[in-house]
Amino acid sequence: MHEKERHRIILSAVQEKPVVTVQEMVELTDSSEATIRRDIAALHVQKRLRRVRGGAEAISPPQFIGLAGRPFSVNETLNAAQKRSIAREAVNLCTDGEPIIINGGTTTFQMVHFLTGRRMPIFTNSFPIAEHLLKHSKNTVMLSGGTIYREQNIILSPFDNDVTRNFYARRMFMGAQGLGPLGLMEGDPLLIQAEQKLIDQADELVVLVDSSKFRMRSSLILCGLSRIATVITDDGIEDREAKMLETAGVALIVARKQSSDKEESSLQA
Amino acid sequence: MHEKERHRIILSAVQEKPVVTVQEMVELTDSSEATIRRDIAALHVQKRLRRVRGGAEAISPPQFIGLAGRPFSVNETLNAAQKRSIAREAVNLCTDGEPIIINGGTTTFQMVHFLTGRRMPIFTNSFPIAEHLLKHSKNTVMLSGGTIYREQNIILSPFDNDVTRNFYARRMFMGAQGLGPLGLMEGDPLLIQAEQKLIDQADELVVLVDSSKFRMRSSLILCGLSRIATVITDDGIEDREAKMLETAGVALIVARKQSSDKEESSLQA
DNA sequence: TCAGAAACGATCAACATCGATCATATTGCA
DNA sequence: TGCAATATGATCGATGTTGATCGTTTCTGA
Repeated sequence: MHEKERHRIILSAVQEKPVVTVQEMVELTDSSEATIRRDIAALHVQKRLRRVRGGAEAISPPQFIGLAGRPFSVNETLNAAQKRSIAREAVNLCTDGEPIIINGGTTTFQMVHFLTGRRMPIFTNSFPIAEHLLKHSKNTVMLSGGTIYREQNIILSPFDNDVTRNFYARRMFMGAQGLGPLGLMEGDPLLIQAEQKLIDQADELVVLVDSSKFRMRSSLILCGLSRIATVITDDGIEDREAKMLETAGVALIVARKQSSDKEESSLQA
Repeated sequence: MHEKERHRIILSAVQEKPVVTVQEMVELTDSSEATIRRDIAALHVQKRLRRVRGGAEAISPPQFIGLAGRPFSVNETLNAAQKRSIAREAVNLCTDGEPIIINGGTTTFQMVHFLTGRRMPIFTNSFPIAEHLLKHSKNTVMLSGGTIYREQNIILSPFDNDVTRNFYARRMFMGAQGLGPLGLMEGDPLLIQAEQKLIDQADELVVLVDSSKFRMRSSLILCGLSRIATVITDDGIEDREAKMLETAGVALIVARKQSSDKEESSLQA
């Protein structure tokens, strides 16, 4: 077996499990301990894995996966105050007892803080949102079934015939990566898929985007502006952008930045 | 067992409940007290947990009372040692890469600790199991969709056409409230419903019950003995009960109770 | 307050892992 | 083919890890 091939096998093994022993790699590659040790040493200096006594481990997760996936939690703190005021306006649209759908995302996640005192049927495809509502509220929580994607922090099923089809709500809340004349844009194909599953289960689509999203563009278009009932954003929105929404018949809510937002201690997702 | 793997298991256990004793960790990892103490000391200086007399606790402040609702958590500590040994045997049946189904329950929940180092597709209807696996393992986690029932800590949909129907596994693991000549018994109609949804998605049914369950009776019968492939229990099982399983063609695995030496020596008092 | 029990830390022998070295096998190239 | 360069596998002493023991400290209940 060639050196490169062993390296490939070793790296693959290390990705699969948190820690792989020298013995396991010997069995996998059918080579000797000495060779495996040399390989580990080489890959270690290349920083392709971390060497530990008895074997090797993946370099990527220095610790365990945080309470939320990494891409989620880094995004989490970004513009948290703005996102929070936007989320507050979103929850203000809701009436107790009226079912809603919340699509996963960092902005929509902020809604959970204002939902703690509510009692509503809430359907979501976001594991962190479900977790938080379950622990800190008395709302009825409903979850879509499927595989949990760690990076996006959503639950998605490749099948159409899941429980999602049986839930109806007046409003669905969602974020987006961009919002332009062509409509709602998303960057991740997986997210598009998840959103398309939910989008038809509600009458009104409420989009939560901070004003920077009006200048963001992305390759994947989820739906046109006409499909959107309401947009909630912050006061950074420009007149031109507000006009665009108005002509498309989209209601606009501008959340004023509240200084009292700091009182909510920054909870982890 | 390797150091990293022990650390994973220890940290996994510490997350599950506020404080974990050295003895419990010895049982979980099958290593000596001395080793566990060294591990705790190491993890303590790494600030990955806090060391306390008698064991260790999570570093993060009491967080919140676990999502494990009250009925869950009180049951949780009951016969924890037995449940853990049973759960260990259950995980020992599994092969990496082979998909499994885990039905919700306090006994099956114990499996998560032994699954931390694994890499398998795992389907479950239990929110706590999904949550723990998501945070402390690299397994692919799949969740059934529906309403989250707080008391039973399971996710259940009133509809038949959910993602569950599309998942297949060689083995399904489940607990029960009772196990008698008539078959598997459960107390809660909701649990029966959840279990019936899953039971046909796997070839082999593996039942995890501590030996006291052989003397429990309940009003609701889930399935007959013939449907069960394997029963895992502790050494409190009586010959008569073992015979019953044998004649029904059910494989029996008796998990050895660990630290039994001590208990025997305390019996002579 | 005291005695017994449990938990702890230190120590040491047994064991596993590691790194260095050298002999052998494989590869690349003329 | 022959030779040099490199990769591989085996050996062995060095080092790290584990589990048992024992004396000390801390906790608990009478």
